[in-house]
Amino acid sequence: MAETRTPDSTRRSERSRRAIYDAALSLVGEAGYGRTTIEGIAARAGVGKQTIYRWWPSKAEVLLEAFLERGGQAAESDPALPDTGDLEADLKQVLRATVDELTDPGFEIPYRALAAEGVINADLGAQFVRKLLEPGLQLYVDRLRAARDAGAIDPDVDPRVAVELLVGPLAHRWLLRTLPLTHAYADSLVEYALRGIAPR
Amino acid sequence: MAETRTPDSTRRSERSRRAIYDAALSLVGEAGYGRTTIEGIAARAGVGKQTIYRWWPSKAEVLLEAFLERGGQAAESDPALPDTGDLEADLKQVLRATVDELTDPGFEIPYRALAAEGVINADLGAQFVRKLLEPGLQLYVDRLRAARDAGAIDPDVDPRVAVELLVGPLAHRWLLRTLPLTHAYADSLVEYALRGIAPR
Amino acid sequence: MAETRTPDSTRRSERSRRAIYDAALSLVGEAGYGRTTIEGIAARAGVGKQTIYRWWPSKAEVLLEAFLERGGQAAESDPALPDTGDLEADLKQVLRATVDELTDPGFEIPYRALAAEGVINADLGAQFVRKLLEPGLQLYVDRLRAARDAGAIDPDVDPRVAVELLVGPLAHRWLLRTLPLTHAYADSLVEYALRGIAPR
Amino acid sequence: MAETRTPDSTRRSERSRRAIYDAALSLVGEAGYGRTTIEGIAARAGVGKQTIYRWWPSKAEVLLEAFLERGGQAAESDPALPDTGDLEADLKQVLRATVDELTDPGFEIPYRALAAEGVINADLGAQFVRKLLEPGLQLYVDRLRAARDAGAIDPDVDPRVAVELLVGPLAHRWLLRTLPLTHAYADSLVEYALRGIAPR
DNA sequence: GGCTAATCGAGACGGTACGTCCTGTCTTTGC
DNA sequence: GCAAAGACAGGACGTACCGTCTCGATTAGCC
Repeated sequence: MAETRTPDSTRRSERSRRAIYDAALSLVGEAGYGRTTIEGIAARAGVGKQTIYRWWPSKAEVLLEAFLERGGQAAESDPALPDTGDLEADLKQVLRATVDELTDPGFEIPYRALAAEGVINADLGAQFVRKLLEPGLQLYVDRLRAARDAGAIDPDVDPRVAVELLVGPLAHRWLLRTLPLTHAYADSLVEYALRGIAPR
Repeated sequence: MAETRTPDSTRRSERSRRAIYDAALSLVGEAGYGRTTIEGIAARAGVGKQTIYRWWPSKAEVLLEAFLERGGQAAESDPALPDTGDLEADLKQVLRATVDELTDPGFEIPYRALAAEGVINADLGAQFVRKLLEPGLQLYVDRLRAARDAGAIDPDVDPRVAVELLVGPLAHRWLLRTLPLTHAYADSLVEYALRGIAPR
Repeated sequence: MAETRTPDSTRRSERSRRAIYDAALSLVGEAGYGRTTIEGIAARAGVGKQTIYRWWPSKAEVLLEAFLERGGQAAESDPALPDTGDLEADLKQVLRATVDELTDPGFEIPYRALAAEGVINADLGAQFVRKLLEPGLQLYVDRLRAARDAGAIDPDVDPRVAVELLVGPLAHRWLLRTLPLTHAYADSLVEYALRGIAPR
Repeated sequence: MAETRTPDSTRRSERSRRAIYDAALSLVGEAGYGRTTIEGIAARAGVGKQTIYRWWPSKAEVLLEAFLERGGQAAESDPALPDTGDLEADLKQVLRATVDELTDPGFEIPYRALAAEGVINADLGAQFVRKLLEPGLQLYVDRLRAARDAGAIDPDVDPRVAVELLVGPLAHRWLLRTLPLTHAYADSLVEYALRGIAPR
């Protein structure tokens, strides 16, 4: 049986790890995902190619980890959606913030690169969803469950499906660029969705 | 001024064009988009590489046209959504059919490849939307407008946004593989969406 | 039996023929033999590629004919070596003229191209020798035979070999660029050669 | 400033170097210089194309080095012309040996290829002369200088020019294939040349 | 002076090779 | 034993030409 060479992570160079993340994110931002190469990342990071191949299985995973490392703080800094008691206002605020984030250049390009890779590559896609997407969606689920318990929405509605009513159309516009992604659109989605899941 | 070499399309070989479509679709299905190469397509089609580079600017556009050529008939064969008078039943039927199509292997891989490329490449994405996606969405818009005129839905609702309430969550599940894409899910979407846009 | 398609030379376009010669010679002069292409010749001559392929079997033969057409006049204009009675003076004059010709840019590049091609390709080499080289050498042979009849050189000497004593070293320096090709060198060759073949 | 990529020659693969020489020589011998390709050499040598492009600037230089590596031993094995005291006999023996070598198939094709390339390409020609031709010619020069010191030839004669009287005509016949290259011709050349440079 | 057949300019075609870029592996040298 | 460096076998890239082929549009030579 082929023994997978497992490098000793205690001796890993922290300096190189960070340099690789920086190089990967900046290169993807400058040249796009397709034109970003392992060799290019290694060169910009001042690192041997083998150091990348030793610790990551693919270009996509380097980028995913780089993104988690950089974007992770933002997600962790605000661990819950606001709960002012006004569900509609709360959701509009958060959905508008999501719109702003998705249209923020610097965030958009690598995020698109990861999403696109995940569309094709099921493995990477699963990681993308689990590590990047789900934590954010879970906040919505929690907020909606609270709203259901408070009688603000139909108790028969699956909160998870309700979340998708909100973010699905948003993601659709963003990923496929069908129509402009605006605050007004975010507001409309909240209104229609809340009517759709209101108590009968 | 740089004169763009424009080949004479009247002398184009129909035989080669079709062979390239076949080769491209079969290779993407067998090996995936990333492992499909222009060289491979040319070899399988029995065609010189230059014949591909002469007529298409990229691998993605070859695949897009191949898909349009092959998938086009299906779209044209059924130029309108059913209108039995029962909006909910009609939408459920069509959304279920969409679920079936999206989970049909053979359709799924090249369609994912195109969608992913369009997520990154705005140009290709625009073509993907215009040529492949919009014609289908327009059918929904037409059906919903008819329903609105018949008083079945709120006259203040933009039918286009209503369509996105239906297909957005569906696309989200399919693209990101968050949760299983089932007929039951399609039915739920129709129910919530119709409640969301019902006359007040 | 495969019938060789023999085009009808009575219908041949004289205009194209000349344009091809001009284009071939100028391109070889500008870019060198290796970088001169059939396609380039056709483009510069304003001629279809097939018109070249119809009348010539190879790039080398186009150039050979072009050279014959252009350089031919010079050869024909002076059909005999001078015979002032002073063999040494006559040979020195002619050999000096040959040196001048060989170092004339415009003549040199295509002539080198043809010679080099003839070194590798025996067929083309034979044509090069027969059509371009031999007519000139024959003049030397004639002059030396006259000298032998006049008792100026050893009657046992083969005039043809004597010619090679003169032009061989000259060609050697020119082809391989071992040392500078000067009038003084030409004079030395004549002196040594004449001593070598003098009557005993 | 453009930094020329200089590979580290201490890490060069000796195995690949030799395999490339073998492949280059055998392919030139089999298919001729024009039909020998870098790709073909790489394939036969079991080597990546880049390994050839990394170490040599052109096909001609690969062949030149291959020739030096293989033919070098022969040249080094016999570092001086024979000196039996009989100049004429010594020269005839060596010139006959040269005739034999030039007509040896296996030697002839790559040597012609190099010579022809050198005729067109001045750079390569200079290397060809310096590395392959001159060492051999120098042996002649040494032997003739010794003969001059011994009073066997005219002290005013430049030994270098004398050498060219011998090898120039030989090279002429070989390169241009004007007439057969025989031992008898070699003998004639020695006789005429020695008479031409004899002491007065 | 029309008819007709071959040549013409043009350029698409199936191919081959080019020289470059990158992949993922391996080896060397230094820390 | 990880790291930087980079040579290696391999393979795809996109380009340039090859020699063949198929198109109308001349254009010459015979009726």
